[in-house]
Amino acid sequence: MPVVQHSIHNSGDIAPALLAHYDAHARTLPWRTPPGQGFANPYHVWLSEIMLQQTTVAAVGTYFHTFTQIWPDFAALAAADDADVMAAWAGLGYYARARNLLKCARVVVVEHAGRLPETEAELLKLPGIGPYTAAAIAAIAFGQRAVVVDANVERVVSRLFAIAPPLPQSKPLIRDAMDSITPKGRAGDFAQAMMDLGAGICSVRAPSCQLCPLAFACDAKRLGNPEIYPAKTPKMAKPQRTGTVYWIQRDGHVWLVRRDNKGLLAGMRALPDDQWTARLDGHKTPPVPSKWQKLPGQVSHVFTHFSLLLDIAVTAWPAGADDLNIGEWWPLKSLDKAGLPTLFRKAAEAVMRAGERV
DNA sequence: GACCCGTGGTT
DNA sequence: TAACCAAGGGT
Repeated sequence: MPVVQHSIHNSGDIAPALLAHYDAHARTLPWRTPPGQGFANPYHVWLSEIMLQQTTVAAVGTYFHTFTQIWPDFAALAAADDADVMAAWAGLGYYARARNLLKCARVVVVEHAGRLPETEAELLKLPGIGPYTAAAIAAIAFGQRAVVVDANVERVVSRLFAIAPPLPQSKPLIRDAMDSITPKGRAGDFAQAMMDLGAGICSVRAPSCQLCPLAFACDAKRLGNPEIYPAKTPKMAKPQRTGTVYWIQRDGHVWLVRRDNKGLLAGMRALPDDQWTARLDGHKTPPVPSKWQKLPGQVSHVFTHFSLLLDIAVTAWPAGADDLNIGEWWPLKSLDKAGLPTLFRKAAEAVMRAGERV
């Protein structure tokens, strides 16, 4: 028995109505097979699901294309250089996903003969695959019945059943309700149909109930206030931090370092900094003594849990002088290939703009 | 369970 | 514009 009692209409009516709508209106996406044409390539399903974690379809598009061109299968990706993969991921965010992507590909090749396991429980053991992704891959790539719950499903289901408690408290209720409406057959299409519905019709602020194939069964619509679901517990305000990055230039090259493998922007190529963090401002001490010049203005950047105002200090390193400690001279002409996270790319652009005015 | 982890689009 | 949000996972 579902925990949530649905009123008036039978929960069994929901899946057929949604699947019929999906057959006619499914989005065409690079990693998706049209409804009724078999299952999609598991490598494509897995890669897209990792990229889509907390990331919009539009942002993923070009990255998915690039990755499948360079690394067309698990074997190719498992054999890739870590630095190449991290650089290819640069700009997409949540860089732990890229490290886990590589780990996962190598586990699949070494321990599973280059093929993904097909059960939710086995998938869940792999790096970077959590409850959502395990269920999504099992259903979409392998046709298994799995209860797939992402942010779209949370919104659609909380409205269908008018689930009042706020997230994340309501997660178990929502999962049980999703379980109660997930069909035995076509669980993958059903999951994707729910996500399409959430991404389009059942939108966050102004749901288009007139177009919704589930309006007949929706408690929130019946109550007249679908937009209030799901309620959420308020989030803490982001702290504002300040920090500095240091631009050391010599003979058409800039000095880049590699960040620690833990914490913010872990493992990514970067400009040297004054050790600002989410909790503390930078100490404004340059990495090496030199004649530093501060660029006018600041670069602003917003991370998940704090905002940063960044100063940029510039110096020219004498030709012929000793190299710096740990890092590499990177040619300015190919700076776009360095795989810099967006924050450092913004800083580099600010330096270039300042240089044009000189 | 709380906290950490990016980025770009939308309103 | 500031706030909210997205096919969440790891620790």
